[in-house]
Amino acid sequence: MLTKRQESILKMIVTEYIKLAKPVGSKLICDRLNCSSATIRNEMMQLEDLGLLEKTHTSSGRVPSEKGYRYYVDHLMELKELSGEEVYKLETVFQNSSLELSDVLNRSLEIISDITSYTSIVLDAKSHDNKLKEINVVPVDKNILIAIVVTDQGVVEHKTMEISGVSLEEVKKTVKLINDLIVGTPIDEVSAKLEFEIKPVIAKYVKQHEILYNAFYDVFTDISSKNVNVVGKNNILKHQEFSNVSKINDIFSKLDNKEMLKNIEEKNNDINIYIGHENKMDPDVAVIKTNYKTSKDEGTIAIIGPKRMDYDKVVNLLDYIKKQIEG
Amino acid sequence: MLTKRQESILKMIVTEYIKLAKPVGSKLICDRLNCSSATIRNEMMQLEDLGLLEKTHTSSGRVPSEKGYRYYVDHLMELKELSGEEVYKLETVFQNSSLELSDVLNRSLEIISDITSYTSIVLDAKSHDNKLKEINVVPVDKNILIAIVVTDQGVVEHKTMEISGVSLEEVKKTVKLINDLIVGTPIDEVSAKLEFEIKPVIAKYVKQHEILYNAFYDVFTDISSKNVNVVGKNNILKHQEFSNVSKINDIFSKLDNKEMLKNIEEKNNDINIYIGHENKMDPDVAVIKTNYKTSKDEGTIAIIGPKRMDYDKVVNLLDYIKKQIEG
DNA sequence: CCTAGCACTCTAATTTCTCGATTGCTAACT
DNA sequence: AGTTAGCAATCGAGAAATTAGAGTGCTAGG
Repeated sequence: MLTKRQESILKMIVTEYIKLAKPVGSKLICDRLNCSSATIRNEMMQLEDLGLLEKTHTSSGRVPSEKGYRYYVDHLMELKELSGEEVYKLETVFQNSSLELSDVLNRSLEIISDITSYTSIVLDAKSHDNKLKEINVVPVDKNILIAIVVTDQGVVEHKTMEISGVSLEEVKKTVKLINDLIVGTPIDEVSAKLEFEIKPVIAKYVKQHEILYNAFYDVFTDISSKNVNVVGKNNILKHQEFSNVSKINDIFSKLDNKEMLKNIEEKNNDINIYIGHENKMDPDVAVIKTNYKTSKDEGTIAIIGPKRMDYDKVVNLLDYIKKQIEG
Repeated sequence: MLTKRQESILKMIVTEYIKLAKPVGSKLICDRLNCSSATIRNEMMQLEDLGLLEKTHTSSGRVPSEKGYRYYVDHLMELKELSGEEVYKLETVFQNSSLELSDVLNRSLEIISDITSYTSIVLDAKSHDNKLKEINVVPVDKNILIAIVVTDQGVVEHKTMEISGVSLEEVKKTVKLINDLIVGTPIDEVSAKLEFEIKPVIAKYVKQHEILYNAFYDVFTDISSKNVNVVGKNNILKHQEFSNVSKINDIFSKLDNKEMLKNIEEKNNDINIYIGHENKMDPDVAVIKTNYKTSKDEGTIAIIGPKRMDYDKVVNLLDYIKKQIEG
């Protein structure tokens, strides 16, 4: 258990290091607390023994360890109000009623990336509530058809298919069949229904039913898949901890790996912080994530920055956004 | 006018510098030509006077100047066959008949970026031949409609619109009207037709015709706009000339500026090379571009790398791709 | 428990030194 | 006239030495 004084020393070191990116010495702290640098040094030694601080070399100032940051975010960080300017910038997005939720998220995280110089990820998982509204097939060339699927949340996906030997009549019949049987079905149940209810019936009517069936199957799969977007990737370049090109390459490659990013959801609804080795991204970064959920949609937003990240601000910003979109 | 020997010296310096990225000295060259280093030095001095070579400092080897590269690509470069492996990799893409052209382009440029470690841009301008095939409106919620537009080339775009006080009847009527009047119209003429033929008519039938009109107008604009894609951006990081973070940031920002990239088309159908200050990207890069044109589609592909770029190989690769897609 | 004082440590920046590559020039050679 | 050997001069890159300063740990005394 830390004493009050140890806590305030740790807090100062963390905030100061976040601000200036230079190891913090005892002198800077004894100026602010009312005691001598020797006293601070003794305390710092204890904090180092506890694994909360580190030195870069024998006679440098102290730097927070991963554990130190952890202690800071768990116990010492205090949530401040956002500045008027920040709120103002974000409000313009939330008050623009003509935007879809995914646009609102992307824009607001662009703003956050801008304000903070960190990188954001929006994982926009289409809601389970998405229900099939209508399917349509448009013939565009001799043997080429386009299957279009619309859901009641306004999601539209399409896929081109090539068929031959199937008359337009038959196709129309199939479309009508699907529309009659599965409109209103939640998207993630459509595949099963397609397989067990539609497929057997199509088989009777249409010769090349496999092609039609597969095309629609693909479209439904696309719709129920997640959508991931990385915002402000170049901000990585702004931080001195990432001045090494191979490190940058590493992180960029990971940010480009959409499949990996699709697994960032959280179990809980809090704002979760993963510092250094606690995340799978990179030992030198910190990731702050939270889920959001509205009646229509749900997903995850995450901010990625150096471990020496302005945790307070990012948590505040994410909290603000979460509250806004969850209403 | 350069002598034969001067040309072969220049050629050696360029190819050697492209290969090793180190200033080329007279010794390396006199080993290959049958003369002494002093002779080479005299020649190099003349090439320097002509502005074709440069020194990094008084007693370093020579490096090609921009003008030197230019002379090389204009007069000295010879086009070699692609290696079997390269052709094989690319063939798998071109022979996959189920891919749309834009996918073929993106995949083949991914392969090229992979082979060369350079970055590619695909500017996929939708063809003027794109004709309106069908429009459709799907109501998804009380006052929310989705407008869907399909062209005869299989392009599908959609837009959500919010209307109130317009009955579904009226909407259907409008859709039928548009379908009847402008199906078959080339996409880039649709907007005009919409304005002068449809709008006046809609105005009579439908109260809130502006909203409907605008939604469709937006969709048509989206369809006729160009699509730009950057492939292998991280390859920038692999070249020693871009080891400076602020330079990287600079180039990345430009590669992210889609609007700027949309203006990369060429006037002619050749493969065009822009070295250093000849391009608008960055004085340290070279850009190699060419247009492609098929019956259905046209656009531009470009490769971006350091000035010290393997011009031969890139030109060969672009040429190969161009020939493949133009059939 | 706190603090002043001091020797010690280590970095970062600056300077000096050396090595080797390469040049330009000159004078001699073919 | 073109080519070459020889040589002093130039410069960068890297190693080693130097210095200044910031910060530490420890000790002894308040």
